[in-house]
Amino acid sequence: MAVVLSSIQPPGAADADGSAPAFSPLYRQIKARLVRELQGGVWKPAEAIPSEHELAQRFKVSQGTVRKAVDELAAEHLLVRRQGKGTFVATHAEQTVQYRFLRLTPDAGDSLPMDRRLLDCIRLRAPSDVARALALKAGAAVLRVRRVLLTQRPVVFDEIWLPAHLFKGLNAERLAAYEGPLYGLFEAEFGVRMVRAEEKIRAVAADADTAAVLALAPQTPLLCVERLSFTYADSPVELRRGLYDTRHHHYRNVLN
Amino acid sequence: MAVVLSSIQPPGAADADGSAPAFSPLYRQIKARLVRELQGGVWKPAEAIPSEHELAQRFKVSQGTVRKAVDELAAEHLLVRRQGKGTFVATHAEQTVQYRFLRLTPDAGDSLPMDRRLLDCIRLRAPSDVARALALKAGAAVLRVRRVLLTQRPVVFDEIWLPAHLFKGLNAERLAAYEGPLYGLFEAEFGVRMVRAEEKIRAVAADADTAAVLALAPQTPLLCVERLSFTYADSPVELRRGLYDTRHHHYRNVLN
DNA sequence: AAGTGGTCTAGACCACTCT
DNA sequence: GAGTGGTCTAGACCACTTG
Repeated sequence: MAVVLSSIQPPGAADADGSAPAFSPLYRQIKARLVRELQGGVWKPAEAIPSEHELAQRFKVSQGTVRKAVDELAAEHLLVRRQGKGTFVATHAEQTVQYRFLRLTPDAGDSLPMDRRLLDCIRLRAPSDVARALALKAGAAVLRVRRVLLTQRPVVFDEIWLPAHLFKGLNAERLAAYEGPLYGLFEAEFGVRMVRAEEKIRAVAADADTAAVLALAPQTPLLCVERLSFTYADSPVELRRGLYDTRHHHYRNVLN
Repeated sequence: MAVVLSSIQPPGAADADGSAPAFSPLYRQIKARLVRELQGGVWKPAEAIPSEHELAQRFKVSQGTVRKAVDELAAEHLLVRRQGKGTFVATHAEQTVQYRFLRLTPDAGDSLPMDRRLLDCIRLRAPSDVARALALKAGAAVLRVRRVLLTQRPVVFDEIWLPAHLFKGLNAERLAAYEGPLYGLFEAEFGVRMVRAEEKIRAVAADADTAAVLALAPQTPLLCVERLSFTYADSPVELRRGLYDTRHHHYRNVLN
């Protein structure tokens, strides 16, 4: 299809209004273009994208320039390179790393294959804080999923808020039927791929309901992890509040 | 000084024992070499390292190969590039980003210029858990620093463990005298640069002592953040246990 | 104007996977 | 052997900083 980048900015081009020129190198324009195609679903999760050689021809640039664009996308985990095989669209459904976003680890022993227990999935009007976080109109329809993650004893109580219009038809039945991580279901069934997330972490005391669900004494200190997940265009698509029992687990983080 | 990489591995070289060949590209060998020089203190924090052009000549490789090595070191925050000026050894003492490793943020308002109050700094034999974390012999001499960080009210109670042999002469007086982040002092006065850290986070209830220090009710849920910091060769050089009051602050994290 | 990092090219060759 | 990503080169030119 021999596409030419129609909007290439000549290196020295000034802005219309004379403000910061915002020089954007070629490889970034190509990167943006690739992101747009990913966003548009041109290549589905786990599929291979065209080879660097072919992309270079399409975009009429050298392979090195394509390479640099793909390098950045791989660093951001939007793409995965596999030498000798190709470059693939990243996916949460992959068996290798389950729960890429869950940073909970047992204090002793190996990392956890946790079981899930679905509590409920209902449709609601968004509370104001949820609407704000998800950039929805006040009172917009949302789905609220509640569930427990457990090893032998319950460890995590999750409350998940999703914009209803993006997840039409999601219900308790389909949730219960699906094996594997939730984010795998989201990308396979609804074409919503989680790309990035921000978490806010606090310590709270367990209220009566939470204590019952997690089978522990009221007032037990819990980790409260509020996660806002984003898809391609930095648009928020999931708000999740998790309460973690950290008596035998901890949240692990790496600082660079 | 026209150094040649004496230990260059020819691309196809097999291991002596025939095990995994562990092919290491040129740019990684150069990267390792640069790390060694950083570790050895050839270039001090905030100093410029030689230009890419010069490094390329020294190592007898092309500039692009040096570039790739430096790229990775910049991504790991060991070096900082500044276009038109040069490449510099990263430092914690820089005014721009105070507290690079502190992820605590106020729930509302801008990020925090926090005051410090030193509680004490004493020399002890390492408790077994501390010795283990810092890879010291049981009972080795360590320094324990305790302090409080506060905005208006106290927010963080830190307990910091350091191997005494690396921080000879550190005492309450010098700690009190130093302005700026602790890690700045460590690199300026003791040549110990924190490069990377791992944190384990839990929720705990405030004990009586902690409650007194942080001026809150006993049993208040607190974030317990245990940080192990590493210097260049992945050797642990600081263990820090922080108790965070998260009633008006939160620990923020980004997942990619 | 000189020096630095940043981009881009064209081409060679290597390492890995699959057929 | 063919196709893919990965490394390396030599050189040109651009963007930014400083004298």
